[in-house]
Amino acid sequence: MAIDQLDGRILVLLAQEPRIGVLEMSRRLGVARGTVQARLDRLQSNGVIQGFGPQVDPAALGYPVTAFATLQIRQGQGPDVRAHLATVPEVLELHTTTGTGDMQCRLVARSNADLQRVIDRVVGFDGIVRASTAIVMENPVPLRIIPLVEQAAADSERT
Amino acid sequence: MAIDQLDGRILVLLAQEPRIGVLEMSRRLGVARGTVQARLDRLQSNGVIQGFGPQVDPAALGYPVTAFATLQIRQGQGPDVRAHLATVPEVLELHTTTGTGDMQCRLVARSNADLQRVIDRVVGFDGIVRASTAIVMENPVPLRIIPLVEQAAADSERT
DNA sequence: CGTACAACTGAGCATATTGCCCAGCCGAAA
DNA sequence: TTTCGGCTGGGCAATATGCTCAGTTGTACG
Repeated sequence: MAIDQLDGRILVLLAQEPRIGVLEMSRRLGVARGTVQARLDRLQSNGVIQGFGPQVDPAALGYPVTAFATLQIRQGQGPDVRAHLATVPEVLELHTTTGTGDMQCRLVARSNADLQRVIDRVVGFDGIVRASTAIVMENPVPLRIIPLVEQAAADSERT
Repeated sequence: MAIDQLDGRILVLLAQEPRIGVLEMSRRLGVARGTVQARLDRLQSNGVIQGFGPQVDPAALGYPVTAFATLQIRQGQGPDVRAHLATVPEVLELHTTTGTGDMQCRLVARSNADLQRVIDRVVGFDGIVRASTAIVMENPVPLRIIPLVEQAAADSERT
């Protein structure tokens, strides 16, 4: 599902001014409204655009502390651990990774002290053998996608 | 900036049906349109809602492989390394964390083989002493915020 | 107990956008 | 040469938006 330049420009525009609307978009891109609409529909059914959910800042919600935890799981306990972690609101994300049957998760907390509570809740579960935590100090590159979109658009064009 | 129940319901609604519009929202929530509009404005200027950017799936863009890299930086090279990583499109996110002056970043690649190229590009920089990579196999809990929003809304109400 | 203030309601209005339709045009593939 | 998918540019009714305003709550505070 490669994307072309126009798709790329649509995505970039949408990222810069999300509330822009199809009509204004078509004006800025210099194409017909129907075209933009068709592209958007395609991007969404393609799964390239998963949605337009609001991006909520945990810090503004009172959870300014972010941490990454690496978990070591007891053999066969994977599914249980996943289910457990899914019930903890402060677990924002969970991945299983290569390595020693490991998992990696992103946590938030109200304070460093509160982080202890969260970690206790996370690791206070039978299948978890060991956990190591790294607290995030800075976030020089916040989650971004535009450079990759531009890369993908350029690549597809180079054909 | 605590949020109340109504804010919470707005955020949840918005997360479930992002394209919903203020009017329809006010109908579903049973409040006046102006109220929803005021709340939304407040949530945005609060910074609770950072935006409504499109959520783009790297996999659909041709980058199905995700990995986390932990980097060890040479003293004083932090800023240079950050600037370097910011230029790599495949670096989706970068954090500095506690530990041995470490950084943690999220990478994507077109394939496992391509991941090698990305890693080479990432670590092929002078200030980086050591790097270890974990490839993501599964993502049992994709990045989510709703449970935390509900938690925060409930907390604020319990006053 | 009374007052002042902030928030919500319900309504109206002009303007802009949406979703949907169509006919015509063009370039690429068969 | 024919066919077909994608783009254009236009029109239409229905709907949403941004804005304003007066009246009503609810609550904190003197």
